This record gives sequence, structure tokens and C-alpha cells, in this order.
Amino acid sequence: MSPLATAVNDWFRSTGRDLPWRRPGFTAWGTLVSEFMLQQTSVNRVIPHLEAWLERWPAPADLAAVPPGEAVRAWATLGYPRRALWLHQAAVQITERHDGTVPADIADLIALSGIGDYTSRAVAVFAYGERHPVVDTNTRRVIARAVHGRADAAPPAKRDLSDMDALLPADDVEARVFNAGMMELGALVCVARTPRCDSCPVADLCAWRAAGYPEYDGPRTPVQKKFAGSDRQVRGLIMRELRAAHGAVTDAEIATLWTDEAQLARAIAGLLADGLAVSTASGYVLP
DNA sequence: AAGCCGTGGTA
DNA sequence: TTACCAAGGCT
Repeated sequence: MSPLATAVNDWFRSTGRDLPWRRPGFTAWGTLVSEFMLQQTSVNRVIPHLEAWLERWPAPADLAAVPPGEAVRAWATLGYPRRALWLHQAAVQITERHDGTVPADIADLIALSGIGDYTSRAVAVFAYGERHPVVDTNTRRVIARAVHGRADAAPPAKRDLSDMDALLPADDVEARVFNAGMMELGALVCVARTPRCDSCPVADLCAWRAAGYPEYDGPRTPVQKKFAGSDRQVRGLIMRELRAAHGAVTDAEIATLWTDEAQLARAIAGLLADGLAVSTASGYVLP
């Protein structure tokens, strides 16, 4: 094993957090659900929803048996509610195509709704112990700094996967720990804004530190548009209303949520197109 | 393939 | 307060 992998794995085994999806016996379905929820939502916000979700729907077939709107409602305020829709779709696909068992093959996983490069590998590795590189935003940042000597990662690219693959220990178990450890390191120590280099287990090996912490000069990932006043905010307000409603939500009720009518119309049209809302004679409802 | 998609925490 | 950031994926 490389010195980097040795240091990361030692550190992770001694100080890694005790998270639900790291408990022995945690199911592959649980891993899949947790990864969906963790897409752009932080660990602390995910945990309570994850546990409630798995208690209610302990297997893919349980979720597949209820209407998608139930998933969207249970998703609550986790954000990006399309993920709830896709998770429900994935549950249906797993039930139909894989007899209710979460597949272990990356190609099978990536063919499911809402599962891409990251999530497919995370499930194959963390749920099934297969040996693959897993690359997320944390991993990319750690590699950018420790290996490439840059202050930050460039926008995601295919190169990231081969970078991680080159560092991956040959042994399946060590590779799995390394994947988790790199993410943990990026989440707790080698963080985006103010990295805690003083307490970093790989400080001695870090190329960025060795180079004297040069500033980032490469291409930046574009900044997100402002949320306040955006269409996304309007969609969020409407979704909140749909989740809370017992019956249908009328146009009159929707009109009270936002003053800009054009924006309201765009939001509704978008939600209908996305399948997050359905139009009925009496108003809008969850699917 | 650049832009879009929620929500809350943090400095 | 504003702006950044968060275990991405889809079109």
C-alpha cells in the first residue's frame, strides 16, 4: 500500500465516525437509500430521515408498493425532491428487474433512476465490498491537495476516477476502507473553506503543504445562482404546500404563495413536467 | 455540456 | 447579511 493509503486507513479506523450506514448488518437497500439522501444533503440532516424511511420501507418492494407521492412526502425538507421520485422509481426497477434485491454490479446500478457514477460505485463498494474507486467531492478535494499540490479540485472529470484508481490498495477490504477514509478526511479535516492541516493525518505527505499552500489558479466550477427570489425557491414553496395538503391544492391557494405570476406559472409547469405534481379537476396533488 | 434542481448550516 | 458549501444526477 502507498504511504497515503496506509495513513488514511490507520486514521479512519481509529477515528472514523460511527454512522448508521457503517453499522455491521446495515442492508444494501439501506446503503442505497442513504446514498440517495446524501446527494447534496449533509450527514446531520440525513440521519433522522434515513432511519424513519427504513423503518417504514425496510426493503425495495415495500417502497415500490406505495404511490410515488408517499416517497415525496416522506422526503420532507431534505431538498431536491426529484431524488425521492427517482428513489421510488429505482425501488420499482429493483423489484421488477432484480427480484427485489439491490444489484451489486455497477452497470446494473447505474441503469437505475437517480443513480450515477458516484452512487453506483458507493453501493457496490460499501454495501457489497467490491473493489472500485469511489469519487465524490471530498475525495476529489483531498487528491487535488495531497497528490496534485493544488488548493482545490478542478470541476469533475473522467480523470478523477483514474486518479483514485491509481491510489487504491490492491486488497478489497483495504480499498473499501480507503474509499471511506478519503471521504471522511475531506468531510472532517481537508474541508473546503478552512482545512485543519494541523490535525491532518497525511500532512507529512501532502503536496499542497510541501509546495507552500499555493492559491488555486485553475478553472472554477460556476457559482450557483442566488436562491432567494429564484424559480427554485418558488418550486420549493409549492412543494411544501403539496406535502402538507390532505386534498388538492387549488390555483387560488398557489397564487397566495408568490406574487410574480409568470414565475409561479413556470414553477408549476416545471413540477408537472418533472412528475412532482399532478393536475386534477380540483387542483394539484402529489403523484 | 452548461444549467438546473431545495434546504439548511456556517463563517 | 451574503455567499459559500453540502457523500450528485439529469437534460
